[in-house]
Amino acid sequence: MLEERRLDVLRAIVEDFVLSNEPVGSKALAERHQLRVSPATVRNDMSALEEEGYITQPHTSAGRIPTDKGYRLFVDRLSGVKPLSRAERRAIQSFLEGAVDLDDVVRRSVRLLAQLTRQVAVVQYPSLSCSSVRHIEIVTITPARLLLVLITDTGRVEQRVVEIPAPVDDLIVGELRGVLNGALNGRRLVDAPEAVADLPDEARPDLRPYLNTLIAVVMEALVEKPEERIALAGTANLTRSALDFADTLRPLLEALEEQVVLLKLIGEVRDLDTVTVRIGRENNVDALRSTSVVATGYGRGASALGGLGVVGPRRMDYPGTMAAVRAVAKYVGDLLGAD
Amino acid sequence: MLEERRLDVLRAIVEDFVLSNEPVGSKALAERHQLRVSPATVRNDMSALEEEGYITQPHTSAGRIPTDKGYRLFVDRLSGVKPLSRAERRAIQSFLEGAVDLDDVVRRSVRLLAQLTRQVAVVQYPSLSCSSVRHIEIVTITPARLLLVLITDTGRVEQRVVEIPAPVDDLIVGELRGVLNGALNGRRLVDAPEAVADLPDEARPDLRPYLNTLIAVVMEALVEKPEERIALAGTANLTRSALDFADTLRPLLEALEEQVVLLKLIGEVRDLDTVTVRIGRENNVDALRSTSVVATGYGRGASALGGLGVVGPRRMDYPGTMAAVRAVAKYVGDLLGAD
DNA sequence: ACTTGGCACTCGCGGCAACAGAGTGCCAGA
DNA sequence: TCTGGCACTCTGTTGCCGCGAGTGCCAAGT
Repeated sequence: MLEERRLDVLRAIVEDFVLSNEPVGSKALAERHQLRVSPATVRNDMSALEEEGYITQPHTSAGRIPTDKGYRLFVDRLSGVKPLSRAERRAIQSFLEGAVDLDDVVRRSVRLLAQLTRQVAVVQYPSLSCSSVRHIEIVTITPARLLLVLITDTGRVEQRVVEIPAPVDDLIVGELRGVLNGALNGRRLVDAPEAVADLPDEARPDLRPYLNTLIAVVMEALVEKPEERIALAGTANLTRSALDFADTLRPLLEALEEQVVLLKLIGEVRDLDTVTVRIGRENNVDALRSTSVVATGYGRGASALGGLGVVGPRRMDYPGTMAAVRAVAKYVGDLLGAD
Repeated sequence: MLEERRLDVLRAIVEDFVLSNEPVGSKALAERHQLRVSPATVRNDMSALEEEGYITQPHTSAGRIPTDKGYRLFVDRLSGVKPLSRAERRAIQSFLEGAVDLDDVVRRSVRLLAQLTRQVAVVQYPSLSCSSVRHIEIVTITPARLLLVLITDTGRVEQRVVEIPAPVDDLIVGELRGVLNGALNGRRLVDAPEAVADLPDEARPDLRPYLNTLIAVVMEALVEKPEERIALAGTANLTRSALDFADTLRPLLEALEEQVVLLKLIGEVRDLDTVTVRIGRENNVDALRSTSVVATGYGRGASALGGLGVVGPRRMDYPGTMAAVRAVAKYVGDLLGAD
């Protein structure tokens, strides 16, 4: 009973603070929520909560605000699930269904997520390493330069210009195309190295030098350093929550433009079926130490194709944001998994 | 002689204000620049300049700052060209040379431009309507669904999933591929409609329904509504110039995320060989009325492939920014034109 | 006809004191 | 264990003052 009410008080503090962005005092708390006790009692509970590190006061004699630890407890134990409205679900579906290709899916998703959560949204393109080869195309640009185009089952297209050792005619190109497709079509990219390992040895001698060159390019581009990509939207929402200008906003914007940082961040939390919340200092990135990240993985089956999520102030509607992230991930996963 | 000095004063005001971001007064002006006259004389000139609308004072008894009209005169008549250093040119070249494909070129360019100018950079992908078809590929996903991939000479890849009326085998697909490539390879996209107009009639009867479907998709995707794309970088630089938070920064960020707005903007100023400057209210976009846009087109030959530029505060180093924009446009044009 | 030095005037801004309001901690009583 | 009361501590606001920068104007000089 006693512990119970303290948690109620914490929940009330978080909810009030998220709405008002102002330190919340005992009097307002006792009035606005049905705690059925007097402000003085609430003060005692707040005192205890502060002792335990769940809340803090920015200045002596101001109200209390939640600490990272307080938000953490709130997210873990105090916040219920907040299902999206039917209208929201329909909006998601209809918005994403109009997408014509992978780029379009990703860009629509990220804008959608930014709009739903009113935060900065991040969507990772499907990882190459989780994809399979759908088709490889070789196009002659000049006799000595080929364009290699690789299409994955998630709809991603990678292309590279290849300088080849000696000129080729279309017949050779056709054979090369056949050999590569035969070996790689339907294979997962991670399995590509062994799939092509013996190709040059088995192939006709006159094809070998070309094959070696092409295989080297494929390996380099798709396996050794598979370029991961990120889409971003909703940075304007950062101006909504009154973060201070130079100290917080600038490094945050810089970090968000640094794809490496975002990829690392997303990579750590792209579990399927679990929406991960990182609050404040739980993020190992300095620029994000005053923000929270809500993210999850998307995809079908066992492993995640990619991750998506939002970045926003710690003072955030966690239940709503988590619901939106989960819902968008589900739709994106279905869309890209089925395609 | 008289007019001459007034212009000198205006130039000095612009240059000082760009550096200091503080209204500049007569005394500081007379001292810091070699005007060879007393502050009182400068005051008279400033009075006249204000009368004519080139400068204004934010409050009675503060220094003067340039108006849009003042910046305009400065850009048109008072600023010399400011060539980039050899080191800068080399940096541009080496940074862009590492690009592996079109996406990479664009993303590197936009980051480079943001870094050079310390402003928000915008780069438009090469317009589809200015490109030619390099190759069309058709891949079977299922017997009833094909993937159509179109590659342009600028390296852009467009793909669409096509539901076809009746299942096809690989032989048919090969023929379709041959017919489409025969008709379109090397053609400019704007010429595509007439190039394919008679295809169904000339083709073997059994191919016609497929051809009709495929051509419809090509037309829809590439000619009727060629999707234009934009890359953006350096938004963190907006926090550098002390724009006020809610009134200016938010609508600006929102406008920058709205591709339509940017495309319209870039579309108006993508002349080759001319760097266009739009100052403050010269931009017809509300959110940009307190910023300046410096932009130009890139490409080889007669018409521009696309546009690029930067958005920044009116208080901007115009000569330096214009030089950087021109230089990057030149390199990008060469890169994409030659590829 | 321009230019120059002098002078009075106008504001914006930083510092300082006073004040009101919100919130807390603590204590005694129910 | 809860509650009401009370003293205390801050913060943010307001009003006031003086400083300094900058202007505009005028009369004198070249």
